[in-house]
Amino acid sequence: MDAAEGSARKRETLRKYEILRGHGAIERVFREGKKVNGKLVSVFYLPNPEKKVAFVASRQYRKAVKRNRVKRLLREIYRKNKDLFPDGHWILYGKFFDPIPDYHQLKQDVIKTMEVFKKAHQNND
RNA sequence: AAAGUAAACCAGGCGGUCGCCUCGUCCCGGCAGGGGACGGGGAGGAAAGUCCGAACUCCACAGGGCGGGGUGCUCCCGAAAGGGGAGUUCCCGGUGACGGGAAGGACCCUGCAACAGAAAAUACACAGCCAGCUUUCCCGCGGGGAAAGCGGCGAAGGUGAAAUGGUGGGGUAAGAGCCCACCGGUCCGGCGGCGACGUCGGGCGUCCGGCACUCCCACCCGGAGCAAGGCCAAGUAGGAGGGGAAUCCCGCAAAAGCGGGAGGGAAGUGGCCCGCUUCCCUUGACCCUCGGGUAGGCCGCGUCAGAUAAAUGACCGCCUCGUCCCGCACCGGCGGGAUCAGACAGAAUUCGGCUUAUCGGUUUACUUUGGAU
RNA sequence: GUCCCCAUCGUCUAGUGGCCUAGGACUCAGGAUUUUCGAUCCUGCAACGGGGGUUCGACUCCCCCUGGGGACG
Repeated sequence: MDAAEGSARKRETLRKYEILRGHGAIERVFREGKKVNGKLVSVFYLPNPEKKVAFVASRQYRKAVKRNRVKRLLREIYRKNKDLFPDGHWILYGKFFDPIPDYHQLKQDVIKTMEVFKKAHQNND
């Protein structure tokens, strides 16, 4: 099921330098990036030669534990499905949902959202 | 056994696959915040709220006075704390184990007491009771009765949160600690206790109420806070507006100027004053506000977490712990099935506390009720 | 992260221990006026964020929660 399964066993790592960081860089993706809404997540994309990603959880999760949970799930999904994402700056935004969705629900939604994104992207080109 | 009270402790475990942060050693390297191997470490009892206290950093030192704030029964522990432990007196809740609260003072000064009530702090007036004396009136005439005044009386006047102590008795014209007993209060002494205080005996009829962010007393507190503070890189502007003095004297010198003193001004000591420090007084010093730029890195963050959109995770399987259901026994219990770790919750300078949130479990001590012996 | 503020009818607010059964303005509802609407007048509905404590008595004072908002290098 996972995207990496078929290809030659590439290691599914996600190192510190693959994380998008800095207030300015993230603000720019939010402001200038393309946005696609899913049911549980929103995806922001800004073209860039390097490939970096940030994970954000809605502030409507009032407790830090719940925001961490959502971000960890998103990180895991990204790590196992890096091939879905072309180069550029990405933000995966976990929308508020009660109760917190589990891993499989979130993964389905991310994959679906990326399909929508790819279609729109091709049409725009 | 059931229900409960208090204290202490725990906060699932094992395995598999894929991953994250950090430290040490070694290896590869195009030298980069790189890659790899092995080994060590990697969330909590509350990490939370930010309610106290400290370490640490900056304000030159943290000095004096006024103001302001905090705390307030006793003893011990503690660096300190609105902290902890053990106790004292009183109040409230509970059948009980126990739990929750309150407690510095009244000499003076500052203030408060709505409504009700005669009166809310000051000694009476008001209302009222009364043997006696004076005057007036009435009469069945006995000095009987009534009214006013003089005088005696003090808490008995439906209030109120609170009224100069309460209950009972004696006493009197009427009454009242006026007298007596008990209780309360206060003073003295003995005994117990380090002490708050307790207890026993005796004296005193009981002298001037209560409350406090604001009165008084004792003790404590300089201010800010790791976005403190220090370093590096990058980068714009050398901007606009405002505050504020723009003095004397002495010495050296030909003069420019230099030095010293007085005075004044600005800023800091984040409440004010003094004191102290720095600077300025013919140069554009110092300070404030606005505008513009950068929103990056390192240290702080060593002593076994140390990030910066922020690591300690994700998925799967099994096991017990629980929870629910069914059947048999119905006192403990036994068997089967289902569900499947399920509470509160995630370090950001670090400690000591407090408070708040919390599925449950274990141990010890104790309480109430029921059963058996 | 650290340090601070605020919470009263649907909205904006007054209230600094008792006169509060919480006042005012706008809104809303009903009535009067008007041929009708508007304007005007009259009447009415409607609130102290939650829980404890101090006090004879808390919107007010003190704690603890809850929900908003602000400042910083």
